[in-house]
Parts: sequence; structure tokens; C-alpha cells
Amino acid sequence: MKNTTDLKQLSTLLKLSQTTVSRALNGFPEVNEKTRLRVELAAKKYNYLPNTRAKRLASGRSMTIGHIVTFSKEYELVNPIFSDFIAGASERYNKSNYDLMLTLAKEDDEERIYKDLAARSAVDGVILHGPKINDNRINMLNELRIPFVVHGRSSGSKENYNWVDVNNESAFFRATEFLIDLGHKSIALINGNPNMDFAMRRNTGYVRALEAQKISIDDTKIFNGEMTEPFGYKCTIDMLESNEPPSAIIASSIIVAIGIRRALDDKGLKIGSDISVLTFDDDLSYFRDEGTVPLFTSTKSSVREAGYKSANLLLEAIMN
Amino acid sequence: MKNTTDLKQLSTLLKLSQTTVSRALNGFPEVNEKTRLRVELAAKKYNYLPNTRAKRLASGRSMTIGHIVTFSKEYELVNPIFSDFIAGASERYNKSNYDLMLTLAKEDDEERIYKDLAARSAVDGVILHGPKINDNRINMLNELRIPFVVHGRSSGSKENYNWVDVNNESAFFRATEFLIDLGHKSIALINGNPNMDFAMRRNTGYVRALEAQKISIDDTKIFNGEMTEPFGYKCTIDMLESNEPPSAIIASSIIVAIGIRRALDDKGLKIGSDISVLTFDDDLSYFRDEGTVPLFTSTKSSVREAGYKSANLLLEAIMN
DNA sequence: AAAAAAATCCAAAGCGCTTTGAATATAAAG
DNA sequence: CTTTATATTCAAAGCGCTTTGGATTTTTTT
Repeated sequence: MKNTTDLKQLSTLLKLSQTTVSRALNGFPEVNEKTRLRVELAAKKYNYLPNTRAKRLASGRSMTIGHIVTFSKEYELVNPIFSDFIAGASERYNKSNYDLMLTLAKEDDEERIYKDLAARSAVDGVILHGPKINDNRINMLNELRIPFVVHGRSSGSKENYNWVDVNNESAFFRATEFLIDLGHKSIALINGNPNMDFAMRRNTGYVRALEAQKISIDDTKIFNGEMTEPFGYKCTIDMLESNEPPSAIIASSIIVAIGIRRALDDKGLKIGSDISVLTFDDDLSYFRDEGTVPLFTSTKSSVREAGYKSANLLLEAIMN
Repeated sequence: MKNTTDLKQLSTLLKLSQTTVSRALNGFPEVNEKTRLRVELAAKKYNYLPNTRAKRLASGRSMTIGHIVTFSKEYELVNPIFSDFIAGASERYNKSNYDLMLTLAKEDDEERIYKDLAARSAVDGVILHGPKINDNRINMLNELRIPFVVHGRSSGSKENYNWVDVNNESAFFRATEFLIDLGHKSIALINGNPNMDFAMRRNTGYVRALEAQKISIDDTKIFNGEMTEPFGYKCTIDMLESNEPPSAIIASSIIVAIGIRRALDDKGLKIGSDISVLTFDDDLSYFRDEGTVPLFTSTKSSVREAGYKSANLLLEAIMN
């Protein structure tokens, strides 16, 4: 029935104590190099790997990082951005033999989930996804004394925390500025949910660029919502059917931009000639272009790289 | 430093043995109902949850399901379909207090990963993603005696295994039939990688429908590849620039269909009037339409539900 | 060559639970 | 009111590792 070699068996085979075998395998200095080699060879030969459960209990570390990803309760939407972020993080964890534990949860359950993770000490740290303005999860994690890294930032939070973020404000400032330079006077912004920190920062950059050029802010051309394809579609249709449609649109995600394209298509308009569309390219792999025809005019940010960096920062924090 | 209540503390507080407290909390029959109530109350009050690491070692179960997701090594692409599948699976795991361990890996590393999981007995079961024709991972998992469920199927495999799948062949048969009924004689198929089982099944359905109507198969209108947006774009452009473009296209994924739309757009063609596009809607949440304007003519399949079902099947198998 | 220092190895304790086997308390039977 | 059955509780033994503290061997000093 039992299929795997354990430490006791291995040490018996080697005529060594479990202590020595364990130390040899974990790179401790107090073991003869010849012995270590002998042990490592035998471990490979008998396909020995320390039992995860036992190792974690004995070492007092979970060797696991938690990712808690929420979806909006109304629509049960999971942002596909996580696929790529997590791919990057996973790559980093693999290098240090950490495991990645993923929990998908409704926002309402999140608090309980963090508290449970702490109470049962199931993870050594967590990555905080999708920070909001003044995000109270940050306080909570600090109180729970769980090491964490935020993907993004939380404006208004007085807490201390590690984060990995792109410069959303300046990206959107420059994007807007760019469109203004091209002569656009009426520029729409289709943005994420208003309580999201990144959405606020992007909005700030957009507004700042307009104000710098004395262009008045038109609230009817600023949209906030879940960044889905249908959302991009609907906002665009609404604008096109209004009295004064914009001459350019900035989209906060490539998925939204796809909805914009569909709307323009339906109305017989062409991107580029009839209306400019500029999107903040989150660089989702399945939309990534292999150097042929660009999807849209876009600014780039590699989500995957952010995942790697976040994971790296967190592991460093954990290992002190 | 230590923040959490453990079993010993709790049992001392209750003036009970650890045995009784443990049993009370785990719903064993040999404990007085009044005592159980008292224990449960105290557990809640002191925020006690059994230490994950200890519980797993003592119980001999990992309470963890592994999901190994591969990405093509050339492009490092992660199929966003996993977000939704995993959301469904996660929902099921939560109900039974199982954790979900996610590993992103290159195909070449996959074999080693499974073997390691077995050797270190890190999971109680795994979900097999993206089965290929004659997929040898199925043999491997059987040999390793790891319970698993396949999302999809593997034609040609003689092994016994649990799977959750949609009827790909009949879906594509009907889709093709439908287009033929509309009068189309030249129908293109943009499909997934040819070694993928689902791609083969879809191809079979497509071919069967054409043959049934004595329409000859035109190999220049069948495409296999990674189902990305640029892939859909490129295939479509190629066909449109050929001598005899098709009058309809069947797409194997909504993301590919988006690329098709862009290509048609670029060539000044309109979906529906100039050319028909029919897509197998994988029902990715961020593209899901909330009942307004349909993206494309499409067949539906809820990936999320498949995730839930697969998880359910696996847990049942594990719990015997 | 004996004493001191360094290198190498080991037995046993402990991580925080679950579970076995036994003890004690209570209820039913005679 | 004792005897037997049933309900309830407990002490102690693992689970398979890591790690502490000590023992043993080898090397270096004097």
C-alpha cells in the first residue's frame, strides 16, 4: 500500500541516523561531504522526498503562500488577470519549494478567510489582490501578523506594507496627454470600479492631463465599472448614441477595449480613422501579440512580471 | 509571539482532555451533547481552529487538491479558461475544507511535478487539465496511485479514469450542420492545438457534418494552434487574402473569435452580413454577456460549472 | 603521546494534532 | 441493590519529520 520511502527506511538503508540523513539533505554543515554525497545518491535512487505534512509540522513553517482572489458577488466574475499574475508568482515559488494555495472567495467571506488562515496557521504569507482605496484588509493582515505583499497600493492607508505596482497615474496622464497632442478635445475614460485604488489613480492621471491643457472634465464621458467586454461595449454604445460622442477613448483594460471595438464595429466606425482607442495593455498572455499586428495603441505592463516580483518580495520578507 | 489558541490550551480551559475536545469538534458520537456544545462555544470564543500542519500529519491526509496547469513553452501562455474552472472547483473545495494547491508549469516539468507530489504526499488528489490524445499523464497518475479527475477526455487511453467533459464532437457537428442549413458551402474551422483531445473531437464533429452533406473537406480552411487572439486574427487574414475566402468561420474559443472580428474589421467586412462567425462560447466570465447584446452566435458551456463538477467527483472518489 | 579542539554522528525530544485502548461514570437489567 | 450494558471521558502512543544536546571520532596542539 505505502508507496513512498520515508526517512527511517532511508536511514536504515544507509546505516545512518535519521538526524544525519536529514541534515545531509538539508545542507547542514556538520556532515561529512562524502556522507552527504552518499545520502543524496541514495535519496535519488530510492526517490525519497520528505513527507510534506511531517516536514511542515516539524519545521513550523507551512511553505505555502496564500492567494485570496475575490470576485464580485453580483456577477461572479473572476478577473482573468489573475492567471498571468499567478503564473509569475508560481514561477518564483517553485524556485524556493514553496507551494501556492489559491482561494476564490466572495468579498464578504474574505475577512473570515484571512482570520481562519491565521488561526489554523495554514500559510506563511499572502498576496493581497485588488486593493481598494483605504483597504482595511491591510490593517487586518498586520494585526494578524501575516506577512503579505500587495499587488497595487491602497491610497489613504496609514499602515506600513510592501507593494508591487505600476505607475498608474503617470501612465494615464501620459496617455491622455498623448491624445490631446493629437488634437483630441473630447476624450472618454472607461475605467474600473471606483473603489479600486488603481482606478482612482488612473482617473487622477487622466484628470490632471486634461486640466493641464485647460480642457474641462466631462463627467458623462467617464465610466466606472467591472472591466468586462460587455461593459466596454455598453459604455461605447451609450456615448455614440449621445449628442456629442468623444473623438477618443481610453480603456482601462484590454478586455474593455475589445468591447469598445465591437461597439464601434456595430456602429460602422473604424478604430484609428473615425475614433481613437487607447488601452492600458495589461499584457494578458492570450491577447499578447507576437510582434505582428498590434491590437490597439497601448501602453504595456507585464502582469506576469508583477506576479514574480510580488512573490519574490514576499519570500524575502518571510525569510528575513 | 504566538497568537493562536491550540488544542492543549483549549482543553485546559475546558478542564477536558485533548481527546474529548478533538472529538467534540470533529463530530464523533462518543461525546455528550452538552459537552460538545460547551466545547464548540469555547472554540468559537477563543477563535480556535486546529493547526493545519498538525492536523494533516496526524490524520494522514493532506486536505489539498492539486491543480497542475501547463503553459506552452514557446509562448508562456496561460489559458484564461483556468480562472473560471478553478473558481468553480474552489467553491466545491471550500464546502469540504479542502485547500487548492496550484502549480503552473512548463509541459516538460509536469512529469517530475506529479512524481514529486506523490513522493512527498502533498495532495490527496489532482485535477488533470488539458488532456491530449493518448495522454500518458493518465497512466502515470494511475501508477502513482493519486486519485484524479480529468477535465476533458483522452481518446485512445486504455486506462480507467474519471472525467468531466462536454460533448465537443456533437457541439461542432451541430454548429457545422447549422451553417450548412443556412446555405454555407465553404466553412472554415479555427481550432486548438492538434494534439489536444478536445480539438480532435471538435474536428471530428466538423468533418462528420460536412461529409454528411457531401461537402468536401478543404484543408486550407482548417487551422490548428494556440487559441489566442492573434492566432484568430492571422488565420482570418490569411483566408481573406486567399483566392476563395470562406463564407463562414467556426471558432474554437471566444478569444480566437475576437481575433477574427478584428481581422474582419480590418478588411472592412461585417460579421453576419458579409461573413458568419460561430463560436464555441467557453463562457469565460469576463466575456459573459449580461443579457444584452450577444457577442457572437455561440454555443454555451460553463467552464465554471465543469470546475465544480470535477472537484465534486474527485472529492467523492477520495472519500470513497 | 596526551590534551585540547574540531569534525562527525546519534538518541531522544517535540511539533500539535488524531486515534487507540483503557478507565470511569451513568443507565438498564435482573 | 448488585450486575451488565452503555455512555462518556482520559492517558498515551503515534504521524514523519527537525532539532537539541550529547557522544564519539578524528585532527590539531603542545
